[in-house]
Amino acid sequence: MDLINRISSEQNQFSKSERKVAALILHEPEQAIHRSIASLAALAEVSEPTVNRFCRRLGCKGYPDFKLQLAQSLAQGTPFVNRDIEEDDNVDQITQKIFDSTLNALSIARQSLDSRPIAATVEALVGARKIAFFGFGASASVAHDAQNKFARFDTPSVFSDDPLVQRMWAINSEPHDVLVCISHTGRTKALCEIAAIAHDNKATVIGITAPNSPLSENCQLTVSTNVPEDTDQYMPMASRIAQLVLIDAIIAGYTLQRGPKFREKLARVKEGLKGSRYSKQATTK
Amino acid sequence: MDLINRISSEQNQFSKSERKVAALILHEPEQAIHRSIASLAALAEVSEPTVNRFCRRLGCKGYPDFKLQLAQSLAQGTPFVNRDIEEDDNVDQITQKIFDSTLNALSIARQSLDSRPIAATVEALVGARKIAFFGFGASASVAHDAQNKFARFDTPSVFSDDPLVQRMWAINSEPHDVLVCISHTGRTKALCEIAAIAHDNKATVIGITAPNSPLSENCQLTVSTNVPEDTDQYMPMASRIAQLVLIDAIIAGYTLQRGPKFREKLARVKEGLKGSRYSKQATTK
DNA sequence: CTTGTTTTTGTAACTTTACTACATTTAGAC
DNA sequence: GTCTAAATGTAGTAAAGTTACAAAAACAAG
Repeated sequence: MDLINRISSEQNQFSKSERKVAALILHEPEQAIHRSIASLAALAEVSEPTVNRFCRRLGCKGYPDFKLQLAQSLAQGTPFVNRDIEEDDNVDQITQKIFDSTLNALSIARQSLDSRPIAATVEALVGARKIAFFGFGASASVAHDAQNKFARFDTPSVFSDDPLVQRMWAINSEPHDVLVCISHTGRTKALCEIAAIAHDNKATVIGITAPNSPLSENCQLTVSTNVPEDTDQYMPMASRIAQLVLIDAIIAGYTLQRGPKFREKLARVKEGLKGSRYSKQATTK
Repeated sequence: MDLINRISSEQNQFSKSERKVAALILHEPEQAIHRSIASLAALAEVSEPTVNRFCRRLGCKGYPDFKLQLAQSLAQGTPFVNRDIEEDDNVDQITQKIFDSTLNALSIARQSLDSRPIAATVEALVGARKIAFFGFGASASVAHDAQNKFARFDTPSVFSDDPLVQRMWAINSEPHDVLVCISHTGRTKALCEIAAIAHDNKATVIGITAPNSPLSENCQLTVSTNVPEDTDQYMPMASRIAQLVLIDAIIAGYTLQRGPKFREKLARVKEGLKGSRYSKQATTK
């Protein structure tokens, strides 16, 4: 991964002073490469060794090496740079930055994907008798989306963000039932409980969540998206986008695995949806 | 023209010693950027000021600046490719292709965004008394997600994918109420009806949908994502991702517009959510 | 082929820049 | 509150780059 994106993605690993340096560099990277360590330190209101340590933490040999790598990372004509939103940004800038950081996060997620659990998930879903997608908060809409896709298929599927409904489903689950639990952190208590119940019933519990999290402990399979820390400090953004794309990939795999006859069915479903829409010609004004 | 090409093309303008330096750099440019001026001079069997003069002749401020420019001239990017999924692709290939095509679609969407309706949407939302997010099918989960974000805010908001609930809300809507209608095609009959009702009641109807569609006719504001044809022929994929990111941008704009005090509130909401999660064990800060 | 002039190159002092060792402060754990 | 560990800063040192100037080389004219 290139340096400038690493700076923004590893921001949480930095100390307070180092974060000041990171913010400054992300704000005006073109300017930073022409500064000396002393002037950069002064501007960031930290000491010179702090800047030096910051460079080392990023794997550079020292400050000059850091500048070199930063310059390369800038020259790369990076299609998208991951920079923080500033207080005085206008709407256009904000929009571009949000798109950029999402693109960046997705690109990183793509590179760090492990296809084995994805393949195993596809297998499990193809063999499933019924499928449930559960999640809370932002992950609820991800689960909602996943179920919406599976509604096109012939395997019964449900979505719920209601703990009681989820619990009932988990209690009634059996082997060959699949439960897909979605949670970015993997630490949502309620969801862990549900997963544990389904697991006890020998259902296949799949977690789209963080590895080594309490939730993943209760999952037979864990699929993770290695997304850098979200841009926005208040709510999940890029992480859930990565989850959605991951689910798209799983669905694409599922569709292919089911074979050509299955895809014929899908075409019929699509055709059937037309009745709910205005046709193209009639309404064009 | 970039530096390294200039060095080779202007060789005849250099003096004898300078040519030695040029030859060395053209031979192994990657190595040169990691050398000090002294070591480079020794290697080229010239003096240090000669190297310095050489840099100046190329329009650089000095040797460090020269290294920086050389580094940039060496760097190059790697774009992602948009390829269709083949019948015999394995899961890994499918996953990569889905991610690639989503990245591609997002990147195109970013470039073709018009910030004016986005800014107007932010304005409308900031001034809203209550907000509704409606959509059907795949767009329902997008609406769901949007409402989930707004649940953190102090303006009352609802999500629904139930036509009756939507109709009731629309009938009761008033000026300063905002209705956000989400539909990729903009041709979903049920949603158009709802939009028309709310529009008649002088509510602000915002469409996240296709321009010049039946739905956009009933909207005061239309925000569009110009997404290329979806990869998958059976269900929306990239289009709804673009919608979600667009909504993220709107929310980021909204959050900023509301000012610092508002963001303090958000921090408190986030803090309050911790109770629903298992705490992190002592790993890294 | 000299001698004066210009250009090129190198030497050495100087300035700036970056790094290291250590002291101080701050934050966290008990 | 006290102890411990981490983070940050201070000051000194080493290294790198630049400048001024002198020596050498190249060139031209007598």
